[in-house]
Amino acid sequence: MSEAEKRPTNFIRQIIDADLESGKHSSVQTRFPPEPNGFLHIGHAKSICLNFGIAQDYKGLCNLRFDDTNPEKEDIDFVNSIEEDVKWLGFEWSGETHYSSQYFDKLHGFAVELIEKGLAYVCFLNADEAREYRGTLTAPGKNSPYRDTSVEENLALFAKMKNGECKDGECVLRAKIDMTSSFMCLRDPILYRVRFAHHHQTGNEWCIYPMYDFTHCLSDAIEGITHSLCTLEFQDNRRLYDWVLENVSIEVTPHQYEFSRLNLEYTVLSKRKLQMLVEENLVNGWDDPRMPTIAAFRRRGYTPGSLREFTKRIGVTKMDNTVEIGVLEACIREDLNDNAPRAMAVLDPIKLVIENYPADQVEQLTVKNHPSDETQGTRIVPFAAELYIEAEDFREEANKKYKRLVIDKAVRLRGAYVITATRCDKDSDGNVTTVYCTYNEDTLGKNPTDGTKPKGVIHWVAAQQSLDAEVRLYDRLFNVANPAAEEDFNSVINEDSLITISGAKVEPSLVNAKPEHAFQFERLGYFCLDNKDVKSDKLIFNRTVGLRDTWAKTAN
RNA sequence: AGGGGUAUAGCCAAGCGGUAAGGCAGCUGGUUUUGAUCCAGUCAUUCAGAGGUUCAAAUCCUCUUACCCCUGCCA
Repeated sequence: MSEAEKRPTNFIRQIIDADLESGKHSSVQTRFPPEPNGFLHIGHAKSICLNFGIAQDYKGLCNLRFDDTNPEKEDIDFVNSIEEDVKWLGFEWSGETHYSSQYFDKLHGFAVELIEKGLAYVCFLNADEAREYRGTLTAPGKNSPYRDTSVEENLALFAKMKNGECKDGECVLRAKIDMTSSFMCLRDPILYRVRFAHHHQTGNEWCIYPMYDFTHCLSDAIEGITHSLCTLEFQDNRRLYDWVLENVSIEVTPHQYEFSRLNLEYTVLSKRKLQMLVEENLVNGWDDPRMPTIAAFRRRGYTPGSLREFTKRIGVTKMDNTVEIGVLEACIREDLNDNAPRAMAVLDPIKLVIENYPADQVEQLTVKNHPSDETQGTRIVPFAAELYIEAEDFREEANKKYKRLVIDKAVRLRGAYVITATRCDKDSDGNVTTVYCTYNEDTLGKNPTDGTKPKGVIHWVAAQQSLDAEVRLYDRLFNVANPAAEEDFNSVINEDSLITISGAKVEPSLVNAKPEHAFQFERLGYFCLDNKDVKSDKLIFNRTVGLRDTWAKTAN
C-alpha cells in the first residue's frame, strides 16, 4: 500500500495518540464487526479502512468479527462475501475470523452473573406491553411487574429459557437499570430473547440469543479491543456499553468512539434500502455495477486502492455529511489514468473508407499503451483502408469549435495518419453510414510537412480486424441527490442508469482483456471486462467511469 | 428546558488563544497525436447568530438558532 505516505489525522487518531502517550494503552487493538446479513458497501469501506488503517499505522491488530446474534436474518453466504470483500480491499485481519457466537457460553455466564447480582430479571411482558411500560422520550417508563422477582427464581427462569422450556417471544432477560432514564436504552434493556432458530455457526445449540448491546461490549472486552469504533447512532448506546462492562467481572479495556456514517449523493447506503433494490429487481443483484457495494465497484472496474484513497479523502469526523460522487470519480480516474493501459474502441461505429490507401493492405502499427509512461510498453494495432470511427466524430460541416472530422478538413487518426474527409453516404433516414477520405502517407508519427497541424484527433478501429463487443454504460441509479428521503424509489430511478450498446467494435488486442482490469478506451473513458456475464460471440465491457469532459459541459 | 450529538467555502475537511491547511468541484491561462492527463494562477477579511473575556477568539464563557440520532424481543 503505497498511499501510506501521509497518514490521515482525525479525532480518533488523536485520542489514540493521547492514550498511547499517557500509557493508558501500550498497543492498539481494533475490530471490524459486520453483521452477516447483506453485502458490504462503500460506507463499510470507510469503517474497514478506519479500523484496519489504524491497526496498520499503529502497529496494532484488527480483528474481523461477525456480529451474528440474529440468526433469522443472517446467512453463511454473507459471511463469505464479506471476507472476500475485506481481503479484496487489501486488508488482513488478525488471526482467525471471529464470531460473537463463539462467545455465547461466556455471554451466558455473564448474564447469570448479572442475575445473581440482582441486576437482571426475566420479564414476561409481551412486546406491546413492554412498549407501554417503556414510556416515551418525554415521559418516564414504569417498572415491569416482574422486576422484583427473586434472584433464585430468576436463575431458574433463565435456565428454563435456555433449556427450551419457554416459547418464542414468551419472555426475555432484562437488565435492571432505570425505567426513568432519559437514555431510552437504559430503561431495563433486553439482554436475551427466546428464538428457536438455526444459527449458521452454532446450529441448534441455542434457543436464546443475546442482543447487540449485551454482546458487542463483551465481545470487545473478550478480544482485548482497545478502541471500539462505530457510527454516530450508537452514541446513546455507549451508556449501556459501559454499564454492562462495569457490572460484570471482566477486565475492561475497550472504549467506544463514534464517527459519522458516510452518505453519498445519488445513491442509498442503508442495507435495508439496498436490499429493497435487489428484491424489487430495480437492479440485477447485490453486485450490479450500479450498486454502491464493494462487489459492485469491483465488478465495475474500481480498484481497491481507489476506494482506500476515497475513504482517506473524505476523512473521519462526527459531522453529518453527504459526499459528492465526484470525489469518488476523481479517485478512480487518478488511479486509472496512471495505471490503465490505453486501447481503442468505437461504440457507435460508422465506416470510414480511405480511398487512396491500398485496399488489400494491412499495416501493423505500433502504438503506445500509455501516453507518458514508457514502462507500459506498446502494442500492435492493425490499420487498413476500411475503418470504423465514432458516428459523433463526423459532421458534414461544423463551426471551428468542433475539433473532429469535417468534410474538407483534416484530423489525426489516433496513433496513425492524418486524413481529410471528402464525402459521405447516408441512409434513407439521412444518417451518415460511410465517410470517404484520403490519407497523408507522410504523417505517421509526425505532422504534415506543409506546416499545418490537424486540429483534432479521433479514435478508430480497423473494420475487418476489429472485435465485436457489448458495452454497458452506467450512470447514477437515482435522479435525485438524496433518494433515501424519497418515499417511493420507483419515481426517482434513473431510467438511463444502464445503457447497453450491443454493436461496439474494439481493437483486436482486447481479446486478452482480463475481468476487472480496466483499460482506457481513448477519448471515451475507463472500461473493464465483466467478471460475471459471458457471451460466446462478443466481449462484454463495463464502463467504470467516463473521462473528465469539460467540452461536453460548455457545449450544453 | 426529555436526552445524546453536530455547526469552518458548492461538497468533504484541517485548525486545539497568535491572525483561516488540503482535497473535490468551479473559474483563467499554458502544454498536448486523448476536448484526457499535466502545469501555472484563481477561489472564506471570515468560521450558524448575538453578546462577553482577552493585547489577541473559528478556538474560552453565556445565550440563541438549525440540523441529525434515541420510544425493535434489529444491529
